[in-house]
Amino acid sequence: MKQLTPAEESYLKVIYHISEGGKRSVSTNDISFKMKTKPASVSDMLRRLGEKEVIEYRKYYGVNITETGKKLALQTIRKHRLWEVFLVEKLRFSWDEVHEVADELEHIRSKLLIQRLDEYLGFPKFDPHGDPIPDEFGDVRARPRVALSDLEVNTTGQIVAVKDSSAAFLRYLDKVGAYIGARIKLLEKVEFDGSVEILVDNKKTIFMSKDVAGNVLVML
Amino acid sequence: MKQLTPAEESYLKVIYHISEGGKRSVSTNDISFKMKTKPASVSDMLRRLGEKEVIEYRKYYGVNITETGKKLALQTIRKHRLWEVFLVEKLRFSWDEVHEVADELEHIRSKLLIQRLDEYLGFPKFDPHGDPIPDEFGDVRARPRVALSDLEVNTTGQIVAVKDSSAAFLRYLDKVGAYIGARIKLLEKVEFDGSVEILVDNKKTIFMSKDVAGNVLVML
DNA sequence: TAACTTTTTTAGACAAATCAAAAAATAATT
DNA sequence: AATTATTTTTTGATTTGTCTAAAAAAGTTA
Repeated sequence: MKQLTPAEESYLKVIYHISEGGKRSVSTNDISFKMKTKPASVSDMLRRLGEKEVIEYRKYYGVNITETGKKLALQTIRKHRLWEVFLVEKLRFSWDEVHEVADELEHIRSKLLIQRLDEYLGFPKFDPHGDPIPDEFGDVRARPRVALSDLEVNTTGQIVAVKDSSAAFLRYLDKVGAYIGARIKLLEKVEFDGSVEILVDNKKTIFMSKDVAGNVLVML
Repeated sequence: MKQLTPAEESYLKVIYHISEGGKRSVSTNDISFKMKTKPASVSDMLRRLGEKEVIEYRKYYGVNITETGKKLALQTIRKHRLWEVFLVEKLRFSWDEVHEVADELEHIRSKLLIQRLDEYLGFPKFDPHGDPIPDEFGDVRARPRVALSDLEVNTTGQIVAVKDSSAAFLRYLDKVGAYIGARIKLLEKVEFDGSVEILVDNKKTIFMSKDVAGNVLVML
């Protein structure tokens, strides 16, 4: 099985993420949007990825990732998330500063490097956004999660991840004090606009729009 | 001033290293040898580097690095050596395992990353081979050095660097116990073949061929 | 100096990754 | 169903980095 180029790895990762997001078949436009490249470039790349048999590509009907492709994508995701842990825990990067750099670091090809990095970081199971880090075989220990907006009134939980991890969103969360790991309780849900009132760490009460709450994942 | 691509950075680094090695003008063949590419590819790259004004390129007469080029090369070298320190000190890599990986890591472009890495490593001044790490302005604090083979009998010194840092050479040094930082004393010099007998850390006596001793640098 | 050797460059090709513009296929709407 | 709109692919170009084979320049030697 041939190796993937860095660009191919990036595309495959994006395809994996989109297809995990519930949709069955991933469209060219979706990929183009996430990759910030033109649809024409995507078509070209899909042909190549199809030839390497990491995706199943039927023209005009989008793509499905193969088992091989999934394995490879998870390897890249593993590397990406380990580097994120490194950047945040060791180099004091903030949540929203890690993405770009990790996108570059994830393509460094050295098995030993990743093994040692993993060990050095104490075999972390989650990245700074709370997303799980696949093991070297691509297995993920997933925890059950629910969007904060779907929580019932008076239930408690712990913030474990965010869906939207854009810089602006992460900054906003940090500002209001809703960090990963925070124990929260849903105090009230406003029917009118779907916004919520939550208690953070039994100390602070904060309000969140439905939009924001929908992007915060909670473990019960 | 335009940015350099990773490949351009690598070529420039090699050109810098060769031109520091005493020679005035760097030849296409020298570069081709170090880069493991064909002379034709080198000619092509030299044209591009010339256009970006990081080297002065006169066809058929080799190249000289410009001041701008020197600055850029030193930045790459700084990154390379910082990563080497990281790999050896934090991830327990051995001397001879760091090169390839550092050659990839050195191209990651993030100023913050390098600043923080530097800080995290405690602002090291030398890499694991004893070579000095340029500061962020490209300044190097160089120490006076001499090849072990040029040392006078009965003088003492400290091993601070190696010229040849090939995997085989580094392994050999490690094996005989001549590590970077070792305090040594030259006990005897054999006129016949130029080999030397040295005392390491006042404990162990070892022999070295002229060839090996010529590649070990000592600070008096 | 003339002939030979070595080094370097040029010319032409190719793969990867991108784009813009045009064409084709699919989807939506009247 | 026919037309319109959207999505996707194709075509042709460009840049980067590499190669082989051929040509040109420089260096060496008889």
